Amino acid sequence: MLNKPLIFQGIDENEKKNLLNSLQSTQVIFTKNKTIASYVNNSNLIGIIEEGQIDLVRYDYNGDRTIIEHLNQGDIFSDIFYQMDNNETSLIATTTSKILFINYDDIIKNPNKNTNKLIENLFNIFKDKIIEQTIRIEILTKRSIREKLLAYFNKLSKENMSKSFNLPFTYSFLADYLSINRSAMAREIKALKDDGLIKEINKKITLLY
Amino acid sequence: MLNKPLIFQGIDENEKKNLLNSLQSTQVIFTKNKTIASYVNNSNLIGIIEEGQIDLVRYDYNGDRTIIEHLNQGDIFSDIFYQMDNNETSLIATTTSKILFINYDDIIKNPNKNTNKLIENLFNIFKDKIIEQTIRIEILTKRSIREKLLAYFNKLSKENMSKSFNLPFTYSFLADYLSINRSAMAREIKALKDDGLIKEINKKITLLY
DNA sequence: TTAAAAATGTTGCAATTGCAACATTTTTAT
DNA sequence: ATAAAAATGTTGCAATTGCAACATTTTTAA
Repeated sequence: MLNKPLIFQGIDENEKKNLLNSLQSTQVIFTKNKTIASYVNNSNLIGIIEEGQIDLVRYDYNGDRTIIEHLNQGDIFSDIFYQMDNNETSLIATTTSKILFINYDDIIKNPNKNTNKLIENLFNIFKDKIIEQTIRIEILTKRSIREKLLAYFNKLSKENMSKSFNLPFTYSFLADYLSINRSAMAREIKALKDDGLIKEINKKITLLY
Repeated sequence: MLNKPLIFQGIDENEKKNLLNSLQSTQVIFTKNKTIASYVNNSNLIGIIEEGQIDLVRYDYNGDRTIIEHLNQGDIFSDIFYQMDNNETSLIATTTSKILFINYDDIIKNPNKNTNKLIENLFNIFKDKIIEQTIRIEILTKRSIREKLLAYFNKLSKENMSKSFNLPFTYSFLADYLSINRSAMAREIKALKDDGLIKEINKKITLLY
């Protein structure tokens, strides 16, 4: 993984403790498949994933599931980012996850010398999220299943700095993340193999171009 | 339009002048259809649209055009957000646009009492961009042309606080923004009219549900 | 350990979407 | 004002994708 910005990067342990106290922060652990709700609704809290993985999932009226966002260690989520009708979407911990919640306004509206580094870090985390979302939009706007898959594989290849990488999803989730039909995706992955563009063994992909 | 955060919100004119001087800011006007390039490549600059509209456009090898982002007054863009292979994408002013460029590091890494309000505003602008991108992802992950159109119409309806609104695009651009085929989209808009879900006269849409 | 649940691979068929072509209208540039 | 360019509306046909069903494998939970 490329160097991901972290909230307490460059802040020593003492300083970190002081900040955590002054910022009304809370650490919460969510076990696998738990929904993260009460902590984030209209709270102005920002959740930072210290360990684990979180998916923002939408279930449409017809039963289609869509992974709106797949979040890893270092990523953030917050109700301040979601202004849509949230009734059909929910945040789910896909593995046991340790989340640090901090209050957005506390940091932004009361800056002081102690929070300077924290603010710089938070900016970089916001920036990182914008980059991630831009890449996601680049992928989703590809016009065919094949191009979506290849664009996503390229992203993973870069992150891993290797032509080989493991998919972080089941195929079922991957299809719902790329917003395509699972069996049509399976068909296309087979075609990519037959065409000699990728190797694929057990969710380990190798790009052959 | 809902209240969009602005970079100098709550900062008086004198203060604003001082800030602009200390921040190496530049104001540049781009006439219609001009490409914005030299100002943003590897520059660490953030462009803020004071007037006009900017599209981030990708042309795929096969000729498909995709509008990755459609940016309005108050929106920002920056090379710090785009980490992909940028060779096939470009920023184009779709109307004559007045852009204020400021240096990201200047603000973030040298905070002081004078920049507090500016930092708060910039956070809100970043936050707003994350919200916009999340909504865009929500739309792009819809599974059919009809659902993409309806999700996008809902967004416009909310922004305008009305069931009626004008499309900010030509139909040709709208199709490339939703990443769908233009004539298939035209077919579906006709179907939406026939099914009594919308009225449409001359790019003015009225939702009938 | 073992039964149940979930994920995977596959395929024929149906539905949606893309494509190309063209006529017509609207916009742009000189 | 006028010619050229761009946008729009439409349609038949082709290609892609979705859907449903099922067998098989893998994972999960008691």
